[in-house]
Amino acid sequence: MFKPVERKSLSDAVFEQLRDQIVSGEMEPGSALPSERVLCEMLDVNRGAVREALKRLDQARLISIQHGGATRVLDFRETAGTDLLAELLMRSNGEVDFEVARSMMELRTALGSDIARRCATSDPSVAVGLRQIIAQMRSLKRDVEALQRLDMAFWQAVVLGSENIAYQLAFNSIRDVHERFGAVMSQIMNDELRDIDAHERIANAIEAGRGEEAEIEARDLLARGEARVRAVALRMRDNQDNGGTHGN
Amino acid sequence: MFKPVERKSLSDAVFEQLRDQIVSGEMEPGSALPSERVLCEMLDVNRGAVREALKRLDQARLISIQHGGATRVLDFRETAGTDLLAELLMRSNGEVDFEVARSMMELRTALGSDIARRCATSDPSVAVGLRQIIAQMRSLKRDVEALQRLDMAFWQAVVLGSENIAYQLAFNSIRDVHERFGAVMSQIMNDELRDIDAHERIANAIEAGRGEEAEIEARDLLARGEARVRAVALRMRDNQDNGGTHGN
DNA sequence: CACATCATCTGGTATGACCAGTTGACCACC
DNA sequence: GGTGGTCAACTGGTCATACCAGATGATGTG
Repeated sequence: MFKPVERKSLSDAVFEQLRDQIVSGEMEPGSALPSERVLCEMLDVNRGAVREALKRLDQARLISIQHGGATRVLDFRETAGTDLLAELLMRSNGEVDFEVARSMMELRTALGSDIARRCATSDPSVAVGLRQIIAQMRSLKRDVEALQRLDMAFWQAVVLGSENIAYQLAFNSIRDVHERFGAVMSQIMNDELRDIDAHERIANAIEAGRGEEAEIEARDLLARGEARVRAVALRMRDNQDNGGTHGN
Repeated sequence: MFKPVERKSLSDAVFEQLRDQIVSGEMEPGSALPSERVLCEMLDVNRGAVREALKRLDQARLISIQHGGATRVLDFRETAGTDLLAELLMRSNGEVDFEVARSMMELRTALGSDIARRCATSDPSVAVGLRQIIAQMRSLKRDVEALQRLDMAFWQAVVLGSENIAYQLAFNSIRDVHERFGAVMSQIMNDELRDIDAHERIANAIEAGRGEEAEIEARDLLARGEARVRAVALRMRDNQDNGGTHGN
């Protein structure tokens, strides 16, 4: 219905502007940024705002700051972390980059299937929580948005059961993308979200402690969204001018 | 031999101090931080330094800043990205947290095996580069540090061949850990680094475009470091007082 | 040519002021 | 009792102006 109005600070705006220029390739890796004093004149903001933004870019490993020397652009492909995924997914012109989307879905499949396997062997007791989520999914099978939330809750529970903080952190980045691009993702993951039986098969395998079965079932489920994105990516490449709604 | 002296700015120090307090649990999720003005008095630095640090914590999703309201601690397990892995690996007392290490090695196995598989099907031509690296490994098989560098180069090439930016970003975080904890990691990955034949089998499978074979070989290789860390973790748990060097 | 020196770039720190959003107490008013 | 206005006192956000500290390259000197 209503959603909060977007509000961002100056340093956020500076950060985003510079970040977009870097990931879009406008600023080449190795090149030097203007000095802080020049930057705040160009952007018409105070130096503090510029410094906050630069410090954040430094932490995201998009630039390298050197006291006394120049501030240089890094090659984000070689240095940045998964936090950048959500930013890369949407090009500066507002279009989704389906090559990035495909990458993310492939990562999701590889992670998700192994997470399910380890969950089955580490903590099968999470299955009781999974069953509650599945029951809610059945009662809300018409509401795609609700299904998406429940699907996320399902996987979050499985991740917890895998007892692996690294998986949890990687999952956070993927979930972040899902939340920011909820509308697009729910379209793409339609088949996946509606197949509640598949979710149940995963829960069964986990409950029984059958790791390999959980992995196979999870991979099978996750591969659908992956295939879908790959198909969309191909469709986008072939006929980019054929826009509009597709009955689906 | 010599390594650059550590130099960090005030905002870096503030950032690290607050970050450590958050990930160690000293500051509970949901609790409010002192206001900026109080904080800079407590830390005896100017407000700019505090703000730079807080902005970075906000970006790392360890805290949530609200204009006019309070700045609150988030649950990093639910929000942070893989960038935090390296920080979590070492506890504030300087000891390695082997539960985190185990998590990372499990992630490494899952990612690495799928990366090898996709590399074989996406771009088998990287095999020529892999062979050069393998040749160097053979000529430097006595130098563990060099082997570790070459092993990293090997995997970097495979990641590039997988043509997947998400894998690349996740790999960056893992590589970051390896670089920061080089000495420890080279001990742990001893078996893995010395098995140059296994590296060659992966390269062969990639060159032939045999994805499944590449995946199996990669998983087999990576599982060793994983098993090793798991063993160390158990050893640490069982007899924590039995320190010293182990002939190995 | 080797090397110390120094002006002048760069980023880092400090201060004090003011702007802007949030919160809660208080007070009409209906 | 509930509604909405007002205001003081927080909170974070922005700004301008100093000055400190490291890096760099030109310059002078042996």
